[in-house]
Amino acid sequence: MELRHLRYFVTVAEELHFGRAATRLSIVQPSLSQQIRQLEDELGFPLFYRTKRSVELTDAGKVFLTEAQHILAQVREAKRTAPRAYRGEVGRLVVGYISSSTYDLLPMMLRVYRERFPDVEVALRELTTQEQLRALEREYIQVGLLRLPISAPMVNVEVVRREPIVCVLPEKHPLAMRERIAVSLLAEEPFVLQSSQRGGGYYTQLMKLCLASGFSPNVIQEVTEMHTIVSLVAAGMGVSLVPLSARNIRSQGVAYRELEGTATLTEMAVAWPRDSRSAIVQNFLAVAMETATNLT
Amino acid sequence: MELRHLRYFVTVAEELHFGRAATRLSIVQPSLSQQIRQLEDELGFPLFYRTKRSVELTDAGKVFLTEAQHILAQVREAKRTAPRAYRGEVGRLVVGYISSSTYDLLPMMLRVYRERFPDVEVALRELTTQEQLRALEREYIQVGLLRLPISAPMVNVEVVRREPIVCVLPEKHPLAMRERIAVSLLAEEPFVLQSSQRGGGYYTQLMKLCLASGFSPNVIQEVTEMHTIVSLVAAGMGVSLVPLSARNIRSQGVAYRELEGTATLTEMAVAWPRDSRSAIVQNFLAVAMETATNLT
DNA sequence: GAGATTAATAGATACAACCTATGAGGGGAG
DNA sequence: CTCCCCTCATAGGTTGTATCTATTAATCTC
Repeated sequence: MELRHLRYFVTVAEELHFGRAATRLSIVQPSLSQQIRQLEDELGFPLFYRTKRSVELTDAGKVFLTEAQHILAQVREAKRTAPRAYRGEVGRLVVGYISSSTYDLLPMMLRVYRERFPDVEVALRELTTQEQLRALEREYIQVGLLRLPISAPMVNVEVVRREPIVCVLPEKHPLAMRERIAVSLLAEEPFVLQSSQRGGGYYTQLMKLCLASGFSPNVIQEVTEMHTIVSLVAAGMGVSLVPLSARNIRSQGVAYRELEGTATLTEMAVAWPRDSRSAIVQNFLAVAMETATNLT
Repeated sequence: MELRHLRYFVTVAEELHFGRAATRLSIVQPSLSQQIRQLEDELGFPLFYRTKRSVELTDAGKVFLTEAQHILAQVREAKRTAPRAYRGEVGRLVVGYISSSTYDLLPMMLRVYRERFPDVEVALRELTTQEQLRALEREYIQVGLLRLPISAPMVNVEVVRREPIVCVLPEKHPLAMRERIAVSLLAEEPFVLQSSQRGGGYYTQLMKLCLASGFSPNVIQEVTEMHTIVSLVAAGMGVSLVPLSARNIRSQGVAYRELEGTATLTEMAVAWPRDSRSAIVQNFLAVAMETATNLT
């Protein structure tokens, strides 16, 4: 059985006339008769009652007609949606993201993306930067929103936000009186930091920053979420170094202060597999870049 | 595009290997490559990323794969259900029936039929005998349960119940004391009958019965439903002549009495279009006959 | 670098879809 | 009743194309 048989059958069923149906199909009547006969032979029962002058659907023919129409409709549908999939307009996109992107970056990107590509099913996975790199490699996610620096040769990145690292400390803390804080002043302070196992390059970056000022931070608590850091700082447990955008976390009793000297920057980036030829990913990246430029 | 293309595509997508896929399809690899290429040309975009050593689905290919699998599944489904339709096991059956068949005949038939043919959608239409004849002709219904006699050359009938006509009268009525009643005794009684417009042969049959006893019934009320007749008789409005099975209508204050002399019989029958080649109808008729014989 | 593996290309072949010509049955007009 | 037209089926030839065989090109492995 081929689609040709179904197309022919449906046309004959609509016309109830082999001659007219053949004309509509741009073939001659005997060819049509032959093909219908072939279909009936394969199915094992007649689809039409034929007299020498008229054609009528059998009961089984009526049932098969609705089936055939369904199938042909689905073929048309497939032919229509497949090119849209090729253009990245339909399909599924799994996005990995770090929690600190949820304050503005991720929502902004998603809002535009979903508006522009409403037929792409977007799935979200909250993952650390390191986890995202593994996930990209294993194709658990197709694109990631993470914090640089990373080292992963099979992953391309594009920076979408560049921001200074600032000090967050309790409002009542003596150092909070200063407008800018030298890193070296934090040498004796208790630190609340993101877990070294989870964070990757960012954790290392902070370590280097402290070591450059001659000390290794006294980490008294490791946590997994940025807003937990801020909460603990608000509770007076210690101080921390966080990206400027953490200021979006409005918490009573904390102060954010710039660091003295040349600002140390931290970068958030979109990442995707280097060999990705996915139009869906390309479309998302385009939206991400656009969002990034609109931000600055 | 033909189903062949879809079958080939799905196989390649499953194997991700042209050679193995070709083997599974019992063709040679170049033929397969050519057909896939043809499909891609028609769709306007590649379904696979090919290197010289490996094959991988594109994003659009993945979308098209699920579509193709759907289509092929539906084809299999059609091939499976169509023969069942041919055997009358799936489809739709519209049954016409007179209200007096609802007491036992219709439910008994339907119970067996639905049990035996659960995938046939049964629709019911309550219609008078005359309406059923028109409906059969116009194919509004495929089979009817009606009361004989009828005159309709294009309709076949088979009797499913034969029962005597009895007199129904108020319990307190003087004639109710008799065990059997001569029709002639009813000459002066007020009659409650089914509407002459609605009833066909049955109405005529009653007229003949009365005329044979030398009178024309004094019809004081025409109604449409058998149980309304019984209710009105119970209320003392008059008497009537009804099929014996009307006794199933349990109503306070009425008595049923046989008629004197040779019992006049009334017949209920299944009716179907003479030229019906519908397996569904044939199956229903078989069940109806079976039910009929079990009744006697 | 040689051999094995895999997909594409080229050309030949065979099958089947399609064509033309014709037949058979049936209905309607005269 | 006869004739003609309409409709679908059959027969046989033609053409298109799916398939085959043979080969090439590229890549991986040993």
